[in-house]
Amino acid sequence: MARTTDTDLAPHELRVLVAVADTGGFSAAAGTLGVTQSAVSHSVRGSERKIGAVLFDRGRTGARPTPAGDKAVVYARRILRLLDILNAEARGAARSDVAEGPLRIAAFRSAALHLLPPVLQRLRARHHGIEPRVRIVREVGRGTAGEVADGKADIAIATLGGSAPLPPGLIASGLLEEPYALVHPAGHAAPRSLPLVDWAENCGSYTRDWWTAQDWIPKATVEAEDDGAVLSLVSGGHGMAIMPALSLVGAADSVAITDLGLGRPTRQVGYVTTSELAGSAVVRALVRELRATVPQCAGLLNSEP
Amino acid sequence: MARTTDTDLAPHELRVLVAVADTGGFSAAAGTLGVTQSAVSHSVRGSERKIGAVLFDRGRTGARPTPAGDKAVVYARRILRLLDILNAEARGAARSDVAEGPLRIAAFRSAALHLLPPVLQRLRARHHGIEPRVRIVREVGRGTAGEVADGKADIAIATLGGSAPLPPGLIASGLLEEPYALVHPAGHAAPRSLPLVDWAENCGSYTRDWWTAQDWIPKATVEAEDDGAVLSLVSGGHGMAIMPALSLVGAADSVAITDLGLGRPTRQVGYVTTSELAGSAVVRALVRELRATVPQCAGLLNSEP
DNA sequence: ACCGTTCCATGAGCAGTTCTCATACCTTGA
DNA sequence: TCAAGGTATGAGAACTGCTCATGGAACGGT
Repeated sequence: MARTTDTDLAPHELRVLVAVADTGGFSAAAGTLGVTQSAVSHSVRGSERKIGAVLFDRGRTGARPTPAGDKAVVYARRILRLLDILNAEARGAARSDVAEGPLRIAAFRSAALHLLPPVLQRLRARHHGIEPRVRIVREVGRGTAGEVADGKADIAIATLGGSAPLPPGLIASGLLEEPYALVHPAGHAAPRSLPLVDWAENCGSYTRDWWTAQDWIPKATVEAEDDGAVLSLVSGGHGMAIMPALSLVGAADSVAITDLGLGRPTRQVGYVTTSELAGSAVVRALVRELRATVPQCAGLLNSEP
Repeated sequence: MARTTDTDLAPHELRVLVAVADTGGFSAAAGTLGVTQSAVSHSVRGSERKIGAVLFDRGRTGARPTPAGDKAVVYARRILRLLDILNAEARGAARSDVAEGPLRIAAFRSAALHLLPPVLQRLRARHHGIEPRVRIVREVGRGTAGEVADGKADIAIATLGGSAPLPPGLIASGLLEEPYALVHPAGHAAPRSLPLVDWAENCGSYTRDWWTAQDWIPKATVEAEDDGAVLSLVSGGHGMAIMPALSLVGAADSVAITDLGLGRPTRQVGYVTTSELAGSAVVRALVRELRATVPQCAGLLNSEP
């Protein structure tokens, strides 16, 4: 009696796993999925039986993934995404060069605000069926690339060459070398006397070398929430900062931007995706537009007034 | 009435698509799947309805994938493989550093015969649950890397840097630089008078530069089936050949191998996989063994007697 | 032109699976 | 001890996918 054990998880089972991981509980997951808590319980139990391992630790506070569950959820996200892509690609295969379907982009704040808009405008103009969705992710911890690694995004706009090595299974490519510039309140008599404003996301490693080569160091350091807050503090006369050019696009007149010259620090900005998705039409379309549009941005960044 | 159309293909539907593409017909696919032709027909029709595109052109001779079907099948293979990986990884997540499950390797002939055996021996010794399956693929056309691109293999041993660019969505890494050597019948009085034996798989581009730099060219060229046949022809005194070192491992005493010196042609041998699979435990385990074992091989290759 | 073969398509009915509903169980905090 | 979160479980309804039986279309040999 060879019980023909079907060991593969069906898409709806994968969706349940992801929902439970996202919501942190069976009941909550059931809510977002529009089914009964009972269905979720049955489904998870079924998945666990198929896999042969406990995927969630159930407790009074909800359900937490076990190590096995963590892995399963990451793969579940990727598989579900690939199923989407299969649909979109097969549908669009007839009319070639037409991409369609959703495209989940993770970007750090300044990229989402100042780099992506023109790119997405061109993208949508060229590919009518594409639905880009940008999510702003702070470039701390595993950063935007982590979203791709976890299957939560298809492509990330990230700072490359940072301390953390690229997670296994991802590919990256550079788009532009973004210079840092000194920004301080316009018309301030002694900008060097102001405290330096910094923020968590601004990985110090990019500017550290530059600072050690300087013959002066700022008197104090103030921590702000994000680059927007930094700019606002500087604009209010409360400090000066070393900021990447993208964060300075469209800065108010009340701040003065000083190019730091040849030895200025820079950071590499690029994109990160998985090789599976790199072959998909939607991701390829975005990369094409990024490569076509970003260089023009770069020109503006280097020649600030 | 928003008919909540489930648009995702279930694993068994994906398997049907792959089987139809592999066998070239609904009936044959039904046979290999152990189900009825009717079930296949219903399943394919259902998949086509979900996707919204015709996936196979049906004819009296069987069924051929449409362009949309081609894409769908490629993704189907990858998704099915990821489902396997999900199982294996989640199952093995508890006991870390233990890889288990099948590992499909595509390799060209000489690599499968002379490079992989010691690697796989160590791999199996270290990871008891792993099940490597080597398939020999001729390195012509899209070659071994094409197997990975099509989802038919998890990792390929391939010659890198060839004419064809890496298909999108794959990653590659070099393992060794394999030198070519001159091989001719042992004790032959005038080896240069013999015809040159070549074979389709031996991409001429690797040796072409070297030939143009020589002050003599062979009198004639003979085409053989594969490198084994070439070696056998040479061994029989019917010609001489320029062959990569891997093909010469364990050659009989009846052939003489002459190192071509510093200007000798070489080819890059490496592995190709997808980034999705690069993160999996089984592929990582194999790559680790490849990197540990191959350099020892390389030492032997460069110092032939 | 006929007939036989070899494909795929289709409809009805059965079987297995996955939902819902109702309820039981466990733990925590008041 | 009770109320309020959470999950587990069993029985039946709804659904899905499979098989069986049959039909239609194209090709090739005679």
